[in-house]
Amino acid sequence: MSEPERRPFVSARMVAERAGVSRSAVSRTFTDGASVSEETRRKVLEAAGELGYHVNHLARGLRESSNIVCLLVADITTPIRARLVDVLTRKLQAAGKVIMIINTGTDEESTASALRQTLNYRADATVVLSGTPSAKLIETSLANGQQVVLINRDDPLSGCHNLSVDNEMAGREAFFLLRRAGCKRLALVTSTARTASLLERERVFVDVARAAGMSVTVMASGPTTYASGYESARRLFGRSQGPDGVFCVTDLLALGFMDAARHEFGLSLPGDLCVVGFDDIEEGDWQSYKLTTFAQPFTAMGDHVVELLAQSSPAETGRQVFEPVPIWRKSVRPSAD
Amino acid sequence: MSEPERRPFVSARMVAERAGVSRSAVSRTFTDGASVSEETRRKVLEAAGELGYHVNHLARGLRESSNIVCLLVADITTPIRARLVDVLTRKLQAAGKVIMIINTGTDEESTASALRQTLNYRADATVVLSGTPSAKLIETSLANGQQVVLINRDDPLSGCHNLSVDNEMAGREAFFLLRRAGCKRLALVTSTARTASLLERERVFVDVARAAGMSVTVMASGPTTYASGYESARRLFGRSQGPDGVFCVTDLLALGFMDAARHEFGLSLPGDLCVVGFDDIEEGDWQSYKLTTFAQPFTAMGDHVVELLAQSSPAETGRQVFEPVPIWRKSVRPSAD
DNA sequence: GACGCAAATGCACTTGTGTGCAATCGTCAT
DNA sequence: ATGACGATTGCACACAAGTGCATTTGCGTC
Repeated sequence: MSEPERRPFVSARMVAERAGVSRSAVSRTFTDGASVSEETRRKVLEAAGELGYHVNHLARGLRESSNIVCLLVADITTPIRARLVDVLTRKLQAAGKVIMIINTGTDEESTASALRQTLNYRADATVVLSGTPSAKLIETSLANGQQVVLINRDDPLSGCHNLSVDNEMAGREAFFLLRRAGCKRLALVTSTARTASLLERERVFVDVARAAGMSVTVMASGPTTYASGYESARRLFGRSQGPDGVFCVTDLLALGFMDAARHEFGLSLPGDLCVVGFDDIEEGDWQSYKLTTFAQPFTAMGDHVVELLAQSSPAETGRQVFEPVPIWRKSVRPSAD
Repeated sequence: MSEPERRPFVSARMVAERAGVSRSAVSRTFTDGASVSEETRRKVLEAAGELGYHVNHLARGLRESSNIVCLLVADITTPIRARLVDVLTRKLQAAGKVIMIINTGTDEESTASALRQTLNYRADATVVLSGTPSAKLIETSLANGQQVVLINRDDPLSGCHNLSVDNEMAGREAFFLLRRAGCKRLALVTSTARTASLLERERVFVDVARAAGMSVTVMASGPTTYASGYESARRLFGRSQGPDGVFCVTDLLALGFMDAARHEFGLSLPGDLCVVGFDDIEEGDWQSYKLTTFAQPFTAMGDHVVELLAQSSPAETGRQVFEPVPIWRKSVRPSAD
C-alpha cells in the first residue's frame, strides 16, 4: 500500500551533507545578510547546483508570511475578467507575491468553500473578483489575520478593502451621451444576474432619464453574455416601435445587441440606433463594432491592490472608487451642436 | 523593526488548549479514520468553530504531497488561453488540486524563473500552456519528482507529458475545405510568433496545396492578434489580385482578416472570399463572423491532464495527440457538389 | 474485585525552514 | 605567548501539522 520511497525533493539537509557543512550553513547561504564565509558559501552553492536544490517556500511560510495571495474568480473566459486576472497576476507577481487561483461559481456556497480553502493555505490576502462572500466568512478571514479585497463587489462590507468603479457617473454620462445624440426612445439592457454594480448603473440611468422627462424600457434576457444581449435586441425590436438609444450595462451585452439590430432588423449604427456599453473589452474596438463605452481603469486598480497588500498593517480599510474613462468610438452619433 | 506580535493564524495547539485536549486529538479529529472519541471530537470541533480554525495545508504538505499544481501561462487575455485556463482550473480543482498560476512572458528567461518558482512551492506538477522551458530545466523538475505537462508546446521533450492537437489534420482539412469551395487563389495568414503548432499548420497547408498544384501566399504581419490579421488583409488585398481562399492559423487572426476584407475592401463572405480559422473561440460564433473553424477539444485535454496527475507514478510519459473537430459555419461556401 | 481486551490518548518523532545563543576559530596587537 | 575581538559555525528550538508506539482509560466478564 505505502510506496517505499518517494520523497525526491532535495532538502537543505541533503545539500549540507554533500557540501560537508551544517544545515544552518545552507540556510544562511540562501538568506540575505546572514553570516557565511565565502568558502562555505561556495561549497554550498556548488552542492545545491549539483543536486538541483530549491528552498522550500512552504516550510519557510510556516515561520513568516506565506506571500500567497488568493484570487477568487468566476467566469474567467469573460474578456473583462480575463483582463482583470491578467493585470492582477502581473502586478502581484512583480511585488513578490505568489498567486493561487480559485475558479469558483458565483453562488454563495461555492464562494464560501473557496474562501475557506484560502485559509487552509494561509494566504496573506484574498482578492475577490466575483461572487460575494458572506459577512461571517470575511470575519473569519480577518480573525486569521488575512486581508480581504473586494473588487466591484459593492455591498461595502466593513473590515475589508472595497475597490469599485463609479457606476453612478457611468449611468449619468451614458444618458447624456444618448440625449446629446438626439435619441428619443431609450432602453436599458442588463442581465438577470443582478449584481450590485449592474443594478446601480441601471438605477442611475433610469432615474436621470426620468428626471429629464424621458422613459426607459428595461430589458434583461439572461446572464451577462453576448447571446443575452442578442436576445434582448430581438425582443425590443420585435415590438412595434423599437428604441433608438440604448445603454447596455456591459460591452458583451452591447455587442450582441448590435449584431442582432444589424443582422436581424437591418438597422445601421449610429444612424438608426445609438449604443453605449461599459467595460471596454478589446472586441468593442473591432472594426465591426467600434463601440462607444467606458473603460474600467484596471491598471490603476491593480496598482492600488498591490499598494494595499504591501503595507503589512491593514491600516484603513475602506472604499476606493475609481473613475471610468469614456471611450469615444462610432456607435453613438456625435452631438448636433 | 520587528513587529512585536503578528501571528494571528490560529493553530491546532490553540484549539487544543481551548478544548482542553492534546494537540494530537485535534489533528486526529481532522483526519479521516483516526481514533477519537465522540466526546473529544465534539469539544474539538466546538473550539475550532469558535476560533475559526483551519488546517494548515502548507504544513501538511511538508510530510505528504502538496497537492499544488502550477499553471505557467502567457497572454491570459487571449480568448483561447482563457478557456484553457478555465477548463484546467475547474477540472483540477474538482480533482482536489490547488492551482498556482504564473503569468509569464513567452521568452525563455521568464519561463525559466517561473519554473524555478514552481519548485520553490513544491508543486506536484507543472502544466505549461505557453512558453517552452529548456530541457535542462525540465530535468531539474523531474529530478525533484515533479511531473511536467506541456500543452500544445510541441518539440516533444522526453520525460514529460506532451498533449497537442493534430495540426497536420487541420492544415490538410483546411485546404480541402477551400478547394471544395472552388477557391483559386490561396493564402495563409499566420503570425510572426513562430510557435511549433502554428508552423506545422502552415507547413502542412502549403505542402498539400503545392502537391495539388496550387500555390499559396504566406503572410505574417505581427503577433497572434486581431490587429495582425487585419493588417495582413490590408497587405494582401492592397495588391492587384487578392486571394479568394484563406486559412488563418488562429481564429483571432481570422476575425481581424474578415473585418478588414469587409470594411476596407467591401468584400462579402463567403461570396468573394472564404476564410477558415483554428481554435473555435466564442467570438467566431458571433453573428458578424460565423467563422468556419476547428475546435480544440479542451474538455478531453483537461480530462487527460487530470488523469495523468491522478496516478502518482508517472508511468509512461509521452505524446498524446487530440483530434480537432471541424466546426461548419458560414465563412466558407458549401461545396458545389 | 481482578483480569482481559479494545478504544482513546499522549509522547515524541517527522517533514524543511530560519534564527538566537553559545561556542569555536582565526587574526592581530601587546 | 596570551588576551581581545570579530567573524563563523553548530546546536537547539520554533513554526504546524500527521502518526507509530506506548500508555492509560473504560467496560464487560468471570
